[in-house]
Amino acid sequence: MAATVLTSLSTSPMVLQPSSAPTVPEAANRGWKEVLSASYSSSTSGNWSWDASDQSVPSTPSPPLSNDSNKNFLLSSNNDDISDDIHESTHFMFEDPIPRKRKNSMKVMFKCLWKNCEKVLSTSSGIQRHIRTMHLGRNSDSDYSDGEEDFYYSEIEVNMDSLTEGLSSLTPTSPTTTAPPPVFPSLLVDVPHSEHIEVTGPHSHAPSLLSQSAPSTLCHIRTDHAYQATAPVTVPVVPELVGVGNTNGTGPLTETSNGISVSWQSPPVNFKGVPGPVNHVRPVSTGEKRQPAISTHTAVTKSHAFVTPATKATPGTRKPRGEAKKCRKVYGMEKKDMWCTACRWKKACQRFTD
DNA sequence: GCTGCCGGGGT
DNA sequence: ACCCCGGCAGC
Repeated sequence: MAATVLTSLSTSPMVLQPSSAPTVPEAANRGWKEVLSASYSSSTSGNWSWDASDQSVPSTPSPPLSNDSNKNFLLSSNNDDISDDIHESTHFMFEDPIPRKRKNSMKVMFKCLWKNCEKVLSTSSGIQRHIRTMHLGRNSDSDYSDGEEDFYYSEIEVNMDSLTEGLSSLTPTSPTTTAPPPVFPSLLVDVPHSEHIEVTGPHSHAPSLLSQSAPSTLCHIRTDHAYQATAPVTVPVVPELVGVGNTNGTGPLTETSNGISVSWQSPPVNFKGVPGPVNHVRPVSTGEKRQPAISTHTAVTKSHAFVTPATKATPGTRKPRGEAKKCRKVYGMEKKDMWCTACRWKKACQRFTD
């Protein structure tokens, strides 16, 4: 059984073998294979599982794999080194899938996901160079540090024999899949529900919360956004994503267009985010960068008609109370640390303005 | 009584 | 600037 699996693994995917494909000599492949075999034979099934808890830090797999090449894999910005980076990173990220050409006529292509760009190139370095030069307006040789460059492209698999439909070939057991072999079953399972990954779409919602930076099988979005790589998947981005134009009376749970229920009532400890009206100054979470061409917004803005207090102008000095529930009411005394600072200081609420 | 927040004080 | 709170007015 194990031998069968090993055999199928070692002969299957070429995974990410972008520009190096034509240049990697057979000897190198053989070396890979040996490494692979050794790795696989020495590993138990436990090594094959992908800890779901790591999804919160998608670009950094499990601790034992402490290697910067991991980072390079996702954030590599020096495309001249990408071959080495990927070579190295795939080595440990996928527990050494073989970067070897498949026997069948599957071919991995790289499709640019920028808006209105259908560019498809055969190498990742090529697509990165394309993105860099065409979309980012950079010279291909400019050196950017890790995590500062944006690449949005998908890795698509072209079957020369018969074009498989959609993601149907993503099943872990499918022998026709390229890229990460059933090493990450959970990832593969995740693929369908990260619907933002579209092979055919001109753009995708790549930096979605669900985006798993780890490569999926048929295609994966490769980005460098710090927030994507480090966002704890849930809260900090949520207020913005959800576009909570009105939190008054809507309750803590909001549903995105993806059908994802999110709660901005469970922010991190130091949460200073403001799920309040759009005119409020939104504190930018650390590392948050905006993706240029891909909109992550879901227009859930509800215009809230506050009654203008003009008709009710009190003769006194105080303006009449707003109708909006303030932090005190919304969160309650027990969650005082979730109040906006103004409320905490007994000032006019900044989050739920009138 | 609860709530929102002004005004003022402390650091 | 940040933080706290007494006290007042609206509800």
